[in-house]
Amino acid sequence: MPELPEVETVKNDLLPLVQGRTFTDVAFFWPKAAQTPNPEEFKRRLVGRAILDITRRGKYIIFRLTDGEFLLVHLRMTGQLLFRKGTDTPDRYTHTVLKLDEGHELRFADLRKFGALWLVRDPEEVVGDLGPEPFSEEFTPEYLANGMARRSSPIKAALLDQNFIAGIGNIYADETLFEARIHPARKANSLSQDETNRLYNAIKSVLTRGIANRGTSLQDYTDAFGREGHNQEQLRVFRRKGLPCPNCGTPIVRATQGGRGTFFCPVDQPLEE
DNA sequence: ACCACAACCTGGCCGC
DNA sequence: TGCGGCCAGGTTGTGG
Repeated sequence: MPELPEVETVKNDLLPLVQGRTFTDVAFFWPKAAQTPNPEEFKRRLVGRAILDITRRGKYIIFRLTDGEFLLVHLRMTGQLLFRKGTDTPDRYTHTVLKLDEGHELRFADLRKFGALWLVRDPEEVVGDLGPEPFSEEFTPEYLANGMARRSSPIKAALLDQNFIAGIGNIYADETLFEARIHPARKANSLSQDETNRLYNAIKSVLTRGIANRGTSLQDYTDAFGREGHNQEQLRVFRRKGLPCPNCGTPIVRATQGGRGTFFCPVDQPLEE
């Protein structure tokens, strides 16, 4: 699923529901989902701990627990973190159940089983290398310009590099580049000052819109209640091959870049440098 | 330091 | 209906 806006939505939904609640049990039906430690130790250290706070870092959800423990969750491609009552009907593809007090539970459902959980005493072990949050003070036009100037890779690869900027994935990369009118294959270090400024503004506005629309549901993404977001109705180019560009009407093109499907308008996002 | 690409998984869709 | 091939919001490791 989930890029920054989707993870932010799940985090915001969960916070008031689980803050103060205590974990009473854990069950891993797909043991590999426990990235660290192993399922046995995971259970021993998690049960009895209460949730103090939830934050988001990049595409990770971070639960701050009592006794100095932190639970981290990454949904990867198809993960869902659902807040349910134990008596609610089962959710397909649930491979981890985190039981909470008063019969509540967090269900981690994940068709492709790429998602993972960590239980650590220092979240930096997991998220320490991530680049700045797009909405942090650290993320300035200067930071973006300097980082781009040092990269010869395609601009889209730079946007997807989590150690450069945290939280942008394939959907929002394509949407950002369309909004900034920049071809995804342009070399990062070839951008003009004006293009870098457009890119900076586009990153923020595209992500802001994604959050306001509660995320993009194309296949598997849902919020913590199993509900879909609305941002898929607002997409300009992503998965819109052959459909008219909302700006000029030219059919949207699909290319492959870095093994990822990449959508853009060949007229509004020219490659000439 | 930079690609490209495979691997990790499962299911949906399209064409033959 | 069946089967093969391609596609999929991510990340990591390998090899050139």
